[in-house]
Amino acid sequence: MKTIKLKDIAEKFNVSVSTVSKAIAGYTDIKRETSEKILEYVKKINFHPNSIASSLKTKKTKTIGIVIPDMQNLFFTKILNSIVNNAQREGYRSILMCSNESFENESDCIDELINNNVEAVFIALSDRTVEYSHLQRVKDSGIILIQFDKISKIIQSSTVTTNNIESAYELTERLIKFGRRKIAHLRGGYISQVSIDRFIGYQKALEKYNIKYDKNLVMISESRSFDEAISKIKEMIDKKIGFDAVLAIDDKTAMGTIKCLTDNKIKIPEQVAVVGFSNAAYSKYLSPSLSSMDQSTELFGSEIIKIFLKEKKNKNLSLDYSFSEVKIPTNFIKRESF
Amino acid sequence: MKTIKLKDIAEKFNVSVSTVSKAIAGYTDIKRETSEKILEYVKKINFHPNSIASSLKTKKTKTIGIVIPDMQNLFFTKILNSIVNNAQREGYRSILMCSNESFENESDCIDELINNNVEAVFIALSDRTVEYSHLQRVKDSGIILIQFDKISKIIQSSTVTTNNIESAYELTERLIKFGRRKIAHLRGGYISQVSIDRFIGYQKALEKYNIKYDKNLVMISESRSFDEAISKIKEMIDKKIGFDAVLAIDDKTAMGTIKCLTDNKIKIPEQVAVVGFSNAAYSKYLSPSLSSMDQSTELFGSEIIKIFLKEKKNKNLSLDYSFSEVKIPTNFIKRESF
DNA sequence: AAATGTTACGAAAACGTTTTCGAAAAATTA
DNA sequence: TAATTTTTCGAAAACGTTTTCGTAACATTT
Repeated sequence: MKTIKLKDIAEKFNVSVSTVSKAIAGYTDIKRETSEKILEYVKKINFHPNSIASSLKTKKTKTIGIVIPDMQNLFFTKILNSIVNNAQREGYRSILMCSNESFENESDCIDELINNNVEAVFIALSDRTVEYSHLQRVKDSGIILIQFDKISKIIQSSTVTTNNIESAYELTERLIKFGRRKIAHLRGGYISQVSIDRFIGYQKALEKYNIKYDKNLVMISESRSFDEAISKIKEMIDKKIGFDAVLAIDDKTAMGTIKCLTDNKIKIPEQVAVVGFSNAAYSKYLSPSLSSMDQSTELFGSEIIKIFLKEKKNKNLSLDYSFSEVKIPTNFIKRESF
Repeated sequence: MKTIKLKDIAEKFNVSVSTVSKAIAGYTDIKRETSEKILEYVKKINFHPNSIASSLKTKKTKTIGIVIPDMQNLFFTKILNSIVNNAQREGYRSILMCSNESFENESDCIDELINNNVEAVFIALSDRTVEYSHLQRVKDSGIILIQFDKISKIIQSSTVTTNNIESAYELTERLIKFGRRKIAHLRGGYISQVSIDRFIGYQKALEKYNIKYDKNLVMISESRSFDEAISKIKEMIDKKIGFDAVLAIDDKTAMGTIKCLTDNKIKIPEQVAVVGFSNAAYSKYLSPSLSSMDQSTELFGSEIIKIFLKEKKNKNLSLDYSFSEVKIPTNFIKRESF
């Protein structure tokens, strides 16, 4: 139970604490053989210098903080996993926080992380975040801030996002080339940048192919829930608005769409093609399986860590650095729904 | 950028560092008015004592570590969320680690957490964990260990699990009462306690209702993947083994089952009833939607934290304590698949 | 007035590191 | 041999807290 410390090792070898510390840290002003015998012992007993004491002295905590809005969303948990793994590889541990799509929670999480002396905060904003002083606080504390997926341009920081405009453009284009002309769009709310961008991509593709934009074909799903998607699609059917494709804002709403269409005996994709975003894990399990735009979540993690290390280096060198804006490419995954 | 510390506040009010520290900690040997003016200021500038320094002194890190085997599994991420939220409420932060179903990773994660001076480790074992020295190391380090869901009885610790035997029994019983007699069971591998227990529950129910156990109706899905489930069910169909229900080991394999049956034009639940475990988020989105056994993931988190706090208290009092073995109740969620 | 009790505060040690700087010892050069 | 350089090490300060214990000041009791 008694934990070993530098002092104990020092006593064992009749050297000073400094010597042991230096040997472990790999300083070159320690004689080869001295170092070696210490290191050998250290390895044998699997000793690690107390990280708390070390942090206190060096002011480096080797810890990063991650805030996501939803832990039930596989898109985020996959990114989370990727960040955690990449961070671990670089010797960083991850403190995880979840805002549960609440602005107040998000703000609290941030304060908690600042308080915890994390070296960086990686955040995907909640849908309800409309004020950004908490992000400013991160920056003011000298902590590296990187926003991903759900970002705000109001606060300057590096960002990692998917190119939603291009991506939606591509999907819409694919639907058009598939022969569809009455493409409905089930979009998200107005404050979500993701939603806005995808809507823009949708419109651009229509324009490019000379298809007149019809606002009757655009529905808003504020909650982006399965049930809301069902009711929105049902509304379209009931109103007898003709459509031959649905571009859904994400896979969950796409699933609602499929459910509603199936229940109404509408053939997918023969009568209506359906496509979503994010390539959620369950997309392939559906009947019909859902075609989707895969956002390589592994890349999110690796890019975020890459940026973090770069900014950290620049900070140490007191270099004036500019922010990175990385776009993660998307890949169309063809399945049965179109 | 310059971070404020106790000393700065002390100087501002012409008192000692001790006084400020005590005021913040709520000691009663500080005069009311002294305390108040300090606290007021502390609140105003949103000061928090440096947690690193505090940890070093008190040996309490207010940090718990969580290890799960899979971050794409919504069952685990929901538990994760629940643990994190409950921990946060009690003032604990969570370090998250993922073994990705690898024993070596799991062992590394544990060492990393020990190194990090976490006060507790909450772990759901990987499917490949067959050796438990890493768990012993946790205990040897004086860290509270709580196993959940995927546990090993070889290492003594508190556990939080679902009652898999009873739960499988109930599901099987429901299928029987639904009029089914040829109930197939798509089970997991032999080293998984979860899989073993559910199989036992299945057998017990058959026995109780005098249905002869037929080993042709039991398939093993080692990977518990969607695709393996499909191929196993396909095999049954091809072999013309008659069955009128499938008790799947979890929702993912249940989904594979549904997919395979649907593709083979077998009506659910008219011809074959299907049911799974865990009530994954996507279960309700399927066509037909999947009936499942819901394991209240929120309870996992709250029970784990409850046990943790209890053990911690006992430890502080140097009380000899026994381990808790909490069973989380399950709830049958009726949907379309039976 | 003396003795005792209470209240309010601060000095200082401690937690386990890291790192600077000085200096002894050894090696090299003049 | 003396002077200089290089190698190797350790003393000690510092990081920012918490907490024990001592004590001055004041209040209360004999």
